[in-house]
Order: sequence, then structure tokens, then C-alpha cells
Amino acid sequence: MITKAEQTTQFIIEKVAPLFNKKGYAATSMSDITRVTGLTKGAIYGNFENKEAIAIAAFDKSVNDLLKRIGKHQEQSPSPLQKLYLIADFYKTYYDYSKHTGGCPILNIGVNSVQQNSKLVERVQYIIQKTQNNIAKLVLWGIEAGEINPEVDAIQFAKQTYTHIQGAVFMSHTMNDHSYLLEAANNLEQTITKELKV
Amino acid sequence: MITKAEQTTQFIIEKVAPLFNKKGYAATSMSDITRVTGLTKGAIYGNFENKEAIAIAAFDKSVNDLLKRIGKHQEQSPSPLQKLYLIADFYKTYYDYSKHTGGCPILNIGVNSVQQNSKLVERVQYIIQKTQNNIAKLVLWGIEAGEINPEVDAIQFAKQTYTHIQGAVFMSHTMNDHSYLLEAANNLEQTITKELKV
DNA sequence: TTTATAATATACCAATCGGTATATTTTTGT
DNA sequence: ACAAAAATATACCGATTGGTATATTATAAA
Repeated sequence: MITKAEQTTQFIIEKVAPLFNKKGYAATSMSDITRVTGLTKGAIYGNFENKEAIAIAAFDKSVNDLLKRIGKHQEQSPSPLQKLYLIADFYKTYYDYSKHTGGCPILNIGVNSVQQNSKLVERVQYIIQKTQNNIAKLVLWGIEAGEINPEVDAIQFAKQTYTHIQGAVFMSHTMNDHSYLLEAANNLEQTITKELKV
Repeated sequence: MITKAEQTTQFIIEKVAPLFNKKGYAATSMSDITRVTGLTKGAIYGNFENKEAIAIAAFDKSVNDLLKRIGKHQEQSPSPLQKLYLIADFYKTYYDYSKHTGGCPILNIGVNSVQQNSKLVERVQYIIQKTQNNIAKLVLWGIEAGEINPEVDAIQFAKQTYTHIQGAVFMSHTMNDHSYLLEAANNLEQTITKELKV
């Protein structure tokens, strides 16, 4: 049985996630939170211990939504090589998607919680590491499957790929220009074709 | 003649720039500013109209220091191709440099002022555009000088290069790991050698 | 339908926010 | 050394901050 409070908790998280994403931890106030939810402080503090707990739940929600989406996009092919192409393909649509969630949670929360909020930055680091490992695993899997050149350094490729993508996310959002993400995605496709594909 | 106020203004900016860089606009308070400067509100508001003016001056100072440093580093060679290599070389040392200035001003102020402070984000956009144009100009100059393959798309290369570097700045600082910047710099050197050099 | 409990609203707290008026001190030109 | 002006310090402003104690309302089991 799903209680009323559990519903309210989810409702608050959904409403508040884009806010923390956009403004960051310090700049998001409790009155911002009551405003976007239409609830009072009593309701908010009845469901969360403090502001930090809300920010953490909001980050987790944003990231889980994102990871689910990327995961689903990769289901279009069972081949590890094709899954790598599908990651590039995913980021062609990421500008519009992340706009309506208040920006990229990894980038935004990463930048504005580093050396500011240890709990948040630890979560960001964990997600980055996890995402990187997933890319590296696809490469190793592709090598096993004979689809990818066995001389490729999986971890180095994963780091380089994720670095470039996050750079493109930053540039596109800061410059209000879709093209950085499009070109980074195209570039990734070319790199896969030239340097990974057997 | 340099007045006392002008001295104080510069002093405030120097002390405060790493603070805004690290914490962002909203999270940096006037009491933070009086604390790190050792001055009172009277002195601060005697030299700046408001908090936003301090943040803008701090950003300009951080960026000017950075651009001067990159410019100086490139003076080591008159050749446009070598200047591109020197840009890659510069970013090998950027992790330590940007750490003691509270992080990269372009990345940090970019992320936390986008859709929050139009004056700041406009300045960030201007600097990104300017830096990109400088890279593109080096490529064009290198083509004219016969050092660089004339088929290279200068603007595309500049965008891609700057995107990758900013991604590496983000990753290194968020993950507390120098290697992202080192590997991005090495990667840039390889790209110059393989795709630009005639 | 009643009752216990869970969930939300209201009203408040001290602390801090950005900013200002004025008093005091320091600098500057003479 | 002195007076005028510039620069800095002090003391305050109303508004807002995150958070809490308590009152009220809604839910759910009997």
C-alpha cells in the first residue's frame, strides 16, 4: 500500500528536481520549494529531514531518469558496438531533454557542489565512475564479440568519450547552441568507426 | 596617481575572485567578502555599487589572469602550429593552476550563472567565443603559413578542441583527478599531429 | 461513524541576507 | 601642519534564510 506521505514525497521530488538542477543547492530556497510544490513548510519538513535531503533526493531522481533513458535507448541493439553508436545518438537529443529538466544534473550539481557539499559531490563522482565503467564494459564486450579492435584501451576510450560529451553539454547549455552536442556526437561516431570498429 | 580607493578596489577583487569562483554568485555572501578581505561593509560598498558588480569584477579578473597566462605560454614559439601544441601543453598544468584560483572561471561561472545572472553569463559567452576564435585564427594562420592542412575546418576544430578541454576541466575538478586534463591534452597533441600537420 | 494516527498548515524562531545612513578616520593637496 | 575631501567603520534597516513547535485537517482501521 502506497501511503499519502510517499505520494507527497515523490511529488515534492518531481517538482523540486529541476529547481535544484537549475539554481544549485545554495541558491534554491525553502520558499522556492514551497512555491513550486504549492505545499507549506509543514508538509515539506514532514517528508524530508532538511534541505540537503531534498537536494540529494532530487539529484538521485534526475540521474535515475537520465540513466533509465540512456539504458532504454541502448536496448535498440544487442550489439556492444551498436550500443556505443546508440550512446552517441542519444546525446544528439540530449540538449532538448536536459533543457526541460533544468540542465544536466551531473554537470550542474557536479560544478556547484564540488568543495561545497560532500554528500552531493560524492554522488556525482559515483555516477560518473559508473557511467564510465559502463562505456568501458561495452568496449571490452565488443572486443570479446570480435566487433572491436582488441588493441583499444577501454578505460582510456571511456574517459575520453565521457569527457568530450560533458564538455559538449557544458558548451551547448552555456552558449545556447545545440551544435556543440551534435558535433560531439558526430565526432564520437567517427571515432568509433575509425578507431574501434574492426 | 593611483588613489587609495583604486588600490582597495583591486585588493578586494583579488581576495574575492577565488571565492565567487568556488562558491558561485548566490552562495557567496557579503559577510564572506568582508571576512576574506578583512574590510567592513562600508569599505566594500564605497568601492562597488552592489554584490553583482563585485562578482563581475572578480570574473573579469580571473579570466584576464588566465588569458594572459595562456597568451604568454604561446609566446614560446612564433609558429601557429607550435602555438596550438603550446595550448595543449598549457592545459597539462591547468589543474594545479585553476585549483589555487578556486576552479576554472569559465566553467564554474558559466554553469552557475546560466539562466540565473544574465550579465555574468553574457561575459562567459563572450570569452568562450573569443577563445574559440583565437584557436580558429591560429589554424587559418597555419594554413596560410603552409604548416597546416588547408582542408581542415578551422571553426569546427576550434569548437571541438575547446569543448573537449572544458570537459576535461570539469572531469578533473569533479573527480579530483589530474589525468582527465593530461589525457585530453595528449589527445589534442595527437589530433594536431594526425589531422592538422601537413 | 467513530477514533487514533498520520499528514499538512500556521505561526513563530534566531540568524543572516544585501544594502544604507551616518559617524569616524585616513588620505591628499596646499 | 592644516583643512577639505576621500575612504573606511559602525550601527542599523526590512526582508529572507533554514528550521521547529504546535495546531489543524485528512486519512484509515475499527
